[in-house]
This record gives sequence, structure tokens and C-alpha cells, in this order.
Amino acid sequence: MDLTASPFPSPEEKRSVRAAKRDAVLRAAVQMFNARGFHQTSLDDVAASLGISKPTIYHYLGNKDQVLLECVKIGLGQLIAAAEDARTRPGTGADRLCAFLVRYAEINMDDFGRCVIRTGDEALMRESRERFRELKRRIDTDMRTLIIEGIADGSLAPCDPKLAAFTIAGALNWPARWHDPAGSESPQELARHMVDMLCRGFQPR
Amino acid sequence: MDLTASPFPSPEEKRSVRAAKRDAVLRAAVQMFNARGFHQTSLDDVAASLGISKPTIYHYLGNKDQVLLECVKIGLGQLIAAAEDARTRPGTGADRLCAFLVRYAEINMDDFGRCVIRTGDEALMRESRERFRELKRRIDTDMRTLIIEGIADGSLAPCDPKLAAFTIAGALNWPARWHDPAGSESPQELARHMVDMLCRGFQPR
DNA sequence: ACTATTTTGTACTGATGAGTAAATTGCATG
DNA sequence: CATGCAATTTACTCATCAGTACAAAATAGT
Repeated sequence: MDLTASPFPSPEEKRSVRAAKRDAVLRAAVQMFNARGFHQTSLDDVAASLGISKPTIYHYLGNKDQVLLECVKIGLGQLIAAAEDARTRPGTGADRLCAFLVRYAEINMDDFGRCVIRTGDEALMRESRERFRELKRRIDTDMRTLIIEGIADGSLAPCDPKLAAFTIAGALNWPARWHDPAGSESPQELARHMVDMLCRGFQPR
Repeated sequence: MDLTASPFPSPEEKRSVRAAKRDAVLRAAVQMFNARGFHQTSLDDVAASLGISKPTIYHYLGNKDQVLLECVKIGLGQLIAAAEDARTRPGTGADRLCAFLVRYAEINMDDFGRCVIRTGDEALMRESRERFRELKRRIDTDMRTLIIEGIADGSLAPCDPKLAAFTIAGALNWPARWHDPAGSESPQELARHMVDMLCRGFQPR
């Protein structure tokens, strides 16, 4: 705790304290969701892990569905930012695509990104599910666009962009299932390696 | 119903009738699990979809955990059979690997295969979970073996077999999430296409 | 016919966990 | 000081659903 802080917080500070608490709830929740699964995690568990009580969570977030939705929205936000970033970059289409893909894979090994992948949309309520799908669709569109641009400028081999996007996404989503964040393999290296493999293919050249 | 059958079934027939009923339960269950998720599916629902009652399910299968375990065991059995088949095939390592992969992808678009992918192991109880992991490990081992053989005989580009297996598996697992079995795209063609892409890579040659 | 076994159904129990009501404390402001 | 708002708790309610007790048919074996 920061003992130098004034005991008379400004409204600004108060808002940010509130946001920090909300974030802490989400972070605790996402870690438990990833570790034991959404349905195996009760909000009582999440609260206990923070040393607070369940109604406190309800004070910051409306219900369990929303807790999950906020978690995946953070992950999806990171992915969308990565796409944004890649789009406005110099280089060939392939260069931009690869930059995006490496980042994409890294995010999928991070708390909130992992949650996006591990969460089947069935877990969400109808409205949240639609929001979730919408955001995912947006990322898929971005990925396809990069692929199309790469094919157009000749930096990628011609192929069906839809199928390519699904193939690539599948490969780079999977670490959310098997990669151990506590393990020794660095997500950055792993991501680079995987993207490399996808670009080169498995046949000898 | 087969009205030509004798009304005095032999012991053999009785055993097979029993097996058929058990299978019908599993098939109904796996379809609902895939459609709405394991936790969103009650055994009452499954029973109702067959026009029977829940205790009948318990008569054929011990509990819900076992229902799921049997479903994934069927899917995993298909995958193991595919690996077996590919292993004892003529051709280069790459040929055998591709044959396996195409079959692998197809199975993942089938009822029981989809269930294997969509089921996070968190859903299972400890003992079942271990069995599940064990079988999955076996498939992973088989895939790596094929990759190693392909590298050894020069039909595949040198690479880290572990990472390659995860990358390939991820790409070919993903259709379990997005492919619509009622849609127009044939799993066979899709599988071929995806494996092709993985072999060739996305860079132009 | 009589008994045992298998199959199936009706009607429960019991646990779990999402969500809430209401009280409490602390702080801030008119 | 009183009044109000924010944060937090304790102690509930209530729905869902896995799993079961027990009875009733059906079937087979003697």
C-alpha cells in the first residue's frame, strides 16, 4: 500500500481506485476461469481469492455473465489493437500479416487472450454471446483483409482467404489450451516459431 | 423398427440391443453437448430428446461424467485408429503424415471428434480427466512420430516436432469450433485443403 | 404359474451456487 | 448535525440438476 498517498483522495483518484478494484476482480476471475473453467468457478471462489465477499463483486459487475464478458472484451480489445497496429505498418502484406500473427499468438498466451479462446460462446447469455461473436468476427475480417492484401501484392501465395484465416487462427489459438504460462518456453519465441512454420510450410523447399 | 425380427431374441441379439440403446444415448448426448455445451445440457434434456427418462440413462451409464467420457473415448478411438492406419501405410513419411492429418481433420468435424475438442478437460472428474489426457497424449505421440520419420527421410523440412505437432493439431482442431455440419462445405474437401495449406505454407514458392 | 432379472418410469433428495435484501460503516457535503 | 452516497458484509432465497429410492412392467428361466 502507498502510505504516502493523501487520506483525502480527489474525485479523480476515487474513480481510478474504483477502476483498479474492478480490474482486480476481473484479473482474479480470468485466472480462475482459465485454471479451472468458467463453470467450475463460483463467484464466491473468486471473491475468496481476493479476500472479499461475493456481493462486492456484484457491486462492481452486474452478474457472472458480465464478469466473463468483460474478461473476453479485454482480450478481444488487445487483439483488435494488434490488428489496428499491423494494418498501419510499412512493408509487404506478408510482413504486416506476420507482425499481426506474432502478436495474436502472444495475446492468446496471456490471461485475457487465453480466456477468449477457452470460453465457448455457449457459456455466455444470448446478448453477450452476440457481442462476443461480433468482436471475433471483426478480428477474423481484419485477418482476412491482411491475407488478401498479401496475395494482391504477391508476398503471399494465392489461397482461399477464409480458409487460410481459419487455419492460421486455429494453429495460433491452440496454445491457449496447451501452453503453460508457468513453464519455461517464452510466449514470444513460441509465437515467432509457430508463425514461421505456418509461413514456410512443412514440405522441404 | 425391424418387424421381420423374431420376437424371441437370442442372447447375442439382446446384448446388441443393449449396446444399440447405449449408443443411442451417447449419440443423443454428444449432439446436445456439441450444440449447447456440456454444462448447458442436463441429462433430463438428453433423455427427453430420446423420449425416455433420466434413470434410463443411469441404467446404461453410471453418471454424467461417464457419459462424457464415453463420448470422448469414441472420438479418441477414431483418431487412434486413424494413426494406426497411417502408420502401416506405404510411402514417404510426409505421405503417411498427410494421410493421417486429413483423416484427423475429418474426425474433428464429426460428432464424437468435435466433442473431444470442445470438451475442456476441466469438465471431467479427476479420474476421467486422466484417462482423457492419456489418450490425447497417445495421439500427440503418434503425430510426432510421423513428423520425425518424415524429417528423417527428407520428405519434411526439419523442424521441432513438438511445436510442429501442436501447430498442425491446432489448425486441424479448430474446425470443431467453426465448421457447421449442416453447411454446404464438405468436411473431406475442407480437410484436404487445410492439410495442403499447412504443407505448402503461405509464402509463395 | 412363480420367481428372478432387466428395463423403465414417477417422484423424490440434496448440493451447489447465482443472485438479493438489508444492515453497517465510512466519508462528504449541505 | 443530518442526510446521502459508496463500499462492503452477513445471511438469506430460489432455481437447477445430478443422482437415487422405489415401484411397476416386461421378459426370461424353471
